[in-house]
Amino acid sequence: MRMSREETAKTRQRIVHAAAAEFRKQGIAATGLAELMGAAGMTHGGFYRHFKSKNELVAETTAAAAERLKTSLLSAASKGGIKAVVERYLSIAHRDHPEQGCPLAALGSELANADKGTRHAATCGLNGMIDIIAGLTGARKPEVARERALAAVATLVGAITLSRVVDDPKLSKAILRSAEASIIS
Amino acid sequence: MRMSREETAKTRQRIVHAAAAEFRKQGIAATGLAELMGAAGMTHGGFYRHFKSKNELVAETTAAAAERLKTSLLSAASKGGIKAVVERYLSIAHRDHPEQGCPLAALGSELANADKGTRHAATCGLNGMIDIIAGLTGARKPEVARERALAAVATLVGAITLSRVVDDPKLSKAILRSAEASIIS
DNA sequence: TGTACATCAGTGAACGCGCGTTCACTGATGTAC
DNA sequence: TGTACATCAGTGAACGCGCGTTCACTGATGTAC
Repeated sequence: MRMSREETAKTRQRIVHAAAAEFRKQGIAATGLAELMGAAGMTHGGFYRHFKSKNELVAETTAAAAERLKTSLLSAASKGGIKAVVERYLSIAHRDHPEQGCPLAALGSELANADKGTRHAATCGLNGMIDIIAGLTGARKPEVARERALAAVATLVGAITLSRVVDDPKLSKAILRSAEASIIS
Repeated sequence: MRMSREETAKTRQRIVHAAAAEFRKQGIAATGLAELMGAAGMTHGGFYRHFKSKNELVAETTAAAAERLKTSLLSAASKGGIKAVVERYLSIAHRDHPEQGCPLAALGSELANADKGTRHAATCGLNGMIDIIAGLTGARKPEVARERALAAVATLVGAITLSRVVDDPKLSKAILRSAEASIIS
């Protein structure tokens, strides 16, 4: 049964939102469309009324997740500057909830093999993160700020990724704390 | 036709070697056993004479790749200390050849969702890297050396991962160079 | 050392399964008069 | 504003395909006497 334009737009949003969570939780390749549509409260057949392909959804999802992350980091920045941003990013909560967190950390190695559109969305998201952090470094020269921000983002993404891989809780925490100290100092 | 014990052992090694390359190049989920056995010069049916399951191979492959990386880093360390290690790890060659490189960078987000054995192998590999780098920091106190090494490894893994995700070659290079500067300084 | 037999590495067909995608169908929504 | 028709969001069955895994078969290797 046909839905109103408003309903249709909401449904699309629901699919992107569910996909953003499922992909970050389990990985892109490991998440099937049927499972994903189920999480959005529908059957799988309706998927292609909203997206041309799974790849198109992946790209859109990556962009949406990156946008959400930016918002979260900006809110932390306004409250407590770079310290708050780094602490939020390297928090245990972020480590334990990839489904709500940074797509670069949750999907990094899969994004490296993704298609053009997805890699472009990821690049834009990364540039957003870099700009936010560069603005908080306190460096006078913008080149220096950018250089520091690039290294900081690499450390942030690497630390969360590794803290999720490791099967030793102490090591996992130590990675986060050391990364935090190295960026903030 | 039955093979000699020596041949059998060689075949097993060939499978692990081929898998180590294919997994790092394309991802674990994206690499099928038939494809992988083809790369090792066999048909897929013989796989289960050597491994209980794909997961078992993944764990063994992760351990083998981590061991190879350690050897490579130790050789760089003996020639040029921490500077050489970081430069080799953050080289364009490493970025462009994941199939021969660090499994943590090539498979990071997939390893976070992997089974117990694989995560344990990854953790052991990571501990190896940490020990190598901690020994090169030049810090007097071992806690300080370890703390620095943890942050450095996060930066290394994050930088290579991001440099592979990004679709902008200039940004990709800038990530590697900034990470390098931040660790070596 | 030679022979007879058990073992088992590798082949290639087959298993059930879930994947991404397509399609006929439905009925409510949007549109044209 | 009311009516008739076209549109299309969502359902659920079906498509071909490749996945991980199993299996009967082969013939050379390893073993026991």
